[in-house]
Amino acid sequence: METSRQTEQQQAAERRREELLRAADRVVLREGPDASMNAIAAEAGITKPILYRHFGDKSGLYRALAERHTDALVASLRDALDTPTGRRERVEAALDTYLAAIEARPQVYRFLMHPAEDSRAPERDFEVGRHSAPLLRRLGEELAQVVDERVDLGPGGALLARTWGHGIVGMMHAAGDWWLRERPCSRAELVQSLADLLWGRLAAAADRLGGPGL
Amino acid sequence: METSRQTEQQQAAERRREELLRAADRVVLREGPDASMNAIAAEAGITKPILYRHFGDKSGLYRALAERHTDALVASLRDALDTPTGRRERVEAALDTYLAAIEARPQVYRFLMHPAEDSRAPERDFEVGRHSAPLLRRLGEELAQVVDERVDLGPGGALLARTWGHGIVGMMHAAGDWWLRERPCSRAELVQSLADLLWGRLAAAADRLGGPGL
DNA sequence: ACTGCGAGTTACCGAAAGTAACATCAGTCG
DNA sequence: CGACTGATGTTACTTTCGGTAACTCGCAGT
Repeated sequence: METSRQTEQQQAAERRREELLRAADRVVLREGPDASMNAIAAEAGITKPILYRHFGDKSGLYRALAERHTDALVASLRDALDTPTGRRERVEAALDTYLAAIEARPQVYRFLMHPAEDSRAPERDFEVGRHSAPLLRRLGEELAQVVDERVDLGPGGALLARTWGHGIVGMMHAAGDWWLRERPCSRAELVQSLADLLWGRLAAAADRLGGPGL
Repeated sequence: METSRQTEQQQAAERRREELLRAADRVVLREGPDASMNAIAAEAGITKPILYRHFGDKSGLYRALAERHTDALVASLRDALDTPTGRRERVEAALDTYLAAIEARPQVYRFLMHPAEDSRAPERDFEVGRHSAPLLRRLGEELAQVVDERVDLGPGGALLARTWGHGIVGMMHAAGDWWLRERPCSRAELVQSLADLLWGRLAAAADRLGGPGL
């Protein structure tokens, strides 16, 4: 019975891989995204070449690691966007979900934002533009899809939805990053402020007296 | 006359520093943000230790380099925001200025977004949060200041302005990054889409038929 | 001529990614 | 039983790069 043995081995490799990822997770949580391959291997109780056999190179490992966390975050964001309430409430719920996640585990969040993909891709025409974190791209695309599914934006709506998806995610990211560093207000207040921005309060506000407004 | 000699030498050092920065600029433009110190030194016609004498370490050099470009970008953004027209026109002008800049010199832009500041700060409590590019922080603060100066946001307006400053810059950044990678539309169209987002068009849009809207 | 100082060099260290070559132990087939 | 295969693991190496120590050289000022 060779096929069953083959699958057995594949399953074993899969489990091993999971275990290695969990070890890597621990190290990244403890030492930050600049953890060395040696450190990760040591945490897993093995040595470097095995990591390389499983993940190819450091980007491979990090990609696999990021995928797990990203999937989890995307899932909770989808939940937030799926609650049957008004649009504003859902946007607020999504913002709050994201912010709660980065607040709860800032190291993971920082790791996910790391480009960290020097990716062996020498054919790239000087890799213009490809530098934003995979997490941001993924979230942007996900949000774009949700917007396009549920909001009627007329002709050209699909493109508009994608633009907004990436834009809103970027807004959330940058504001969240700033908020996490300076903690200038509560999470709820930040959520309100950002939702207000998306709801056009900047456009509606009055100019300051004494000069032309922004 | 010892003081004059001292200033002469300081001026000479300053010029040297400028020249080194220009060389570094060329290398970064040619090889991307991962250029080695050796390469930069070679381009400047000298060797590594001199770079270290002038800039301390790699982060120091990169910080100095980033400052130049950031200053330039901030200046043109301020110009765009200072044209005496309506608020929407100014926002569009600022967006277009930023996008034109990253379109014209994507390598520089990519370099500026690089965290690249391992900064000798071991006292940090695990450097939570401090990971966004200095350029983004700076732009966020600048925009916050402009908004707070010119728009009347009522009580708590200063905090709101800062939140929005960082949020809008993040939106611009993420959308610009995506646009640069995929080029899904013209620059003008992107500007319009983003301005529409800021003007509350998401909030105003109708739900899609057949289900609850976002 | 002597001294001190700043610019510059060579030659090195240490850390980290990635790899080659070897060792070991399982089960498979003659 | 004994050789073959393949996965798992190791040690020890190479390369690259940031950073530094120690030395040299030229030049102003006394």
